[in-house]
Amino acid sequence: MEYTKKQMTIIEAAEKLFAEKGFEGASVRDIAHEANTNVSMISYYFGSKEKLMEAVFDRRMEGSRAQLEALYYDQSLTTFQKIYALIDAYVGKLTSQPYFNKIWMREQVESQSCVIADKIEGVRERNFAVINRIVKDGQELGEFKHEIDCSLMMALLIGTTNQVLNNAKHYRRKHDLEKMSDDDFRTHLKETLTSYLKTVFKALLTYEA
Amino acid sequence: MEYTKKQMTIIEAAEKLFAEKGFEGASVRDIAHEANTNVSMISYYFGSKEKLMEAVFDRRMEGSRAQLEALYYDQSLTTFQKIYALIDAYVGKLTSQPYFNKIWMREQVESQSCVIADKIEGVRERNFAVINRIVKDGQELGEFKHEIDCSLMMALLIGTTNQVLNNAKHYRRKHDLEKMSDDDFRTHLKETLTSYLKTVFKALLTYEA
DNA sequence: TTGTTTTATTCAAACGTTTGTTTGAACTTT
DNA sequence: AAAGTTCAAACAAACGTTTGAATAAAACAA
Repeated sequence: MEYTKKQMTIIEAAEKLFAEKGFEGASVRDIAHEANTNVSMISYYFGSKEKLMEAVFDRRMEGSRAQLEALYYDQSLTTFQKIYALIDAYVGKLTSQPYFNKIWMREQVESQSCVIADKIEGVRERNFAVINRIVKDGQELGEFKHEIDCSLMMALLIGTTNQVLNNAKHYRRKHDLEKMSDDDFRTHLKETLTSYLKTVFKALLTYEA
Repeated sequence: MEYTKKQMTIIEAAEKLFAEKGFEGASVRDIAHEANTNVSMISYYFGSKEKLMEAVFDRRMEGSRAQLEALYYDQSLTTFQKIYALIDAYVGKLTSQPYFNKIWMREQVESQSCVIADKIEGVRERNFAVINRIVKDGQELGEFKHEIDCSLMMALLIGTTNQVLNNAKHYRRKHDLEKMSDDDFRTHLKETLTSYLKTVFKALLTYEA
């Protein structure tokens, strides 16, 4: 374990407040209070507020690379199943990390910190590479059509998912799901969105306009 | 004209800096400097930094409601053409207002200000209402299929467009368009995205899974 | 037109808070 | 005894906003 319990408490408090108020909006005093600790502990353990943000990012990003690689090399899955598994993985990850998802959205708009921007760029690059290889495989096997823009397809996957999750309230109201419990609604939204995206992707990968 | 030249200069400087640094990240001194004026003019003309942000929003939102209504009532368009026109309008608006688009993205994640959150909610509500009516019309005419989720379709439109525009650099690199001029690239991206979304929407509206 | 009064704008300076970070002594754990 | 941790207090810098005097513009009476 890289971080102690105390450090993880601070990281989680920071994640929550960065998500709710933004990097500039959340003060180190807010974060320390949320983590039930002293202000100076942030500098003591992480060096600075910005380094703390980097720790928040690193914590959520480790492992996702290996997971993606494993998916690509999984022999038991067809190319179509790999794409579907990719959708499941994305929606699952964004759903299970709502705070971090908000931070990511905010920072990708225009990141102040070059370090963070580079991390985001790295993840984008790796994701694209995997999608690209899966799609190419599928095309060579004759399962997918020829004209597929992986950049736009990836943007559709991430953009739609984020938009839905950030406007979950709107969706809930429009579908009269307000009596449903929060947990049930989250599960329902996740399943609906996943199957929606799979339908869209099937069309994108096979339907000749 | 509601605002004087001087006030518009401040609003535009604010729009730029709020987009680049976020609401908390951009100081009133930054904004005043960008607008070549004194710090106190912001309080003098707008009352506060937050009211200035509201002015930035109001300026970009007026007129969009009427435009959307006009589109719906346009008798010369088929329902399909209306959907396509909607896509054109969206992509066009988001492309032509890159600064405001970034602000919108940031604020919709979790707006600090209730006033801004209400403005965003209002726009979402109106957009949804128009899409919903167009889709219902198309279904009654037998042009669209029955099972269409307007919430998800709207999320796909807005989410994908924003994701593409915010990652335009990535798209440009992946498609080897870096020798193209900025203007040409913008036009190219806009056209590619528009036609991509139209294809997706055609599938969403007619393709039975 | 004239001079005068009123209103609107501009600006440097200052206001009181809050910001991220550091300090140095006290306290725990090795 | 040594190293690691905690905390209230203090640090300078930056924050949004206000002030009050100086200037410009507009309105008005002669």
